[in-house]
Amino acid sequence: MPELGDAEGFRRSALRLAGALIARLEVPDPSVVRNVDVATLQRAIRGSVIGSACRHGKCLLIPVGTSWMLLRFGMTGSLILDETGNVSRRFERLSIGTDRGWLRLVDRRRLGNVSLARTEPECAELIGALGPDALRIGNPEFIAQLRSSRGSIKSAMMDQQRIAGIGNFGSDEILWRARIRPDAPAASLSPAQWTSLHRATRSVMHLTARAGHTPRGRTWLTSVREDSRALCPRCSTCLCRSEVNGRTSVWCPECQPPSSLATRA
DNA sequence: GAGGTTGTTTAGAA
DNA sequence: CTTCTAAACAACCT
Repeated sequence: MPELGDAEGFRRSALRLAGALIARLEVPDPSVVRNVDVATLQRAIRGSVIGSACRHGKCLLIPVGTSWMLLRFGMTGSLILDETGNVSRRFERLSIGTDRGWLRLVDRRRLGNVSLARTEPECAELIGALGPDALRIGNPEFIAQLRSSRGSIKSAMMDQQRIAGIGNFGSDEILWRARIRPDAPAASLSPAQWTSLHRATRSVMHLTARAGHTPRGRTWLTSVREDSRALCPRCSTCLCRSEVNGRTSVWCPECQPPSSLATRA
């Protein structure tokens, strides 16, 4: 599930419990707790009040008392608000119980994890070298972060140290809208292509963030990418698949012409 | 049964 | 130094 839009949806779930008092922490799978042991985490957060969650890229930061919990979701993680106790507990890894309900980290493949930061520097360290958030980045910085890459534009876009929040589906969606091939060298983009790439990024990030997940509507590449014989939702040409950076890319040979043939952008 | 998967980290090669 | 590759993590789906 999780790219930026999904993480934004999880943030809104966490926001519903802002101000709630943490009564208990249940950790059915202790291996998801990354940098401290479960007892330490329990000691740090029990009796604390949940603050307003922030998101940076695909990463969720929940203030708890004077500390922060940092959640990463991997490929299959999600954060579920459970106010009624009726939510499925399958693949539940960690649950925060409050006076107003539960926040449950559910993660089938267990590639997600949770860390605890007790100080601001510790927090900064955990977020690490993440680049600016893809939803908020402005045009000059967007270009500056990507243009210096010597590899393909898609690799650069998915590099969380350059820009945080864009994943495999998101980058394909953006490149398709901007009419740029995923394997185009970042250094080869024209000024017009940079403009349309940033515009497409903003639009895709805004729409996914608003939805809280990647939309699957008729005008989205995401809606058809899993079908190996899918046609381009825009021009009905048979979509191409290739590997960029070890991940499957889906693109339209008609809408996304080779850079030498790019007329405008 | 085989192959694929919205992420990240690591080691090693180019 | 930068970039790319493969593997590992794990468990499901087609």
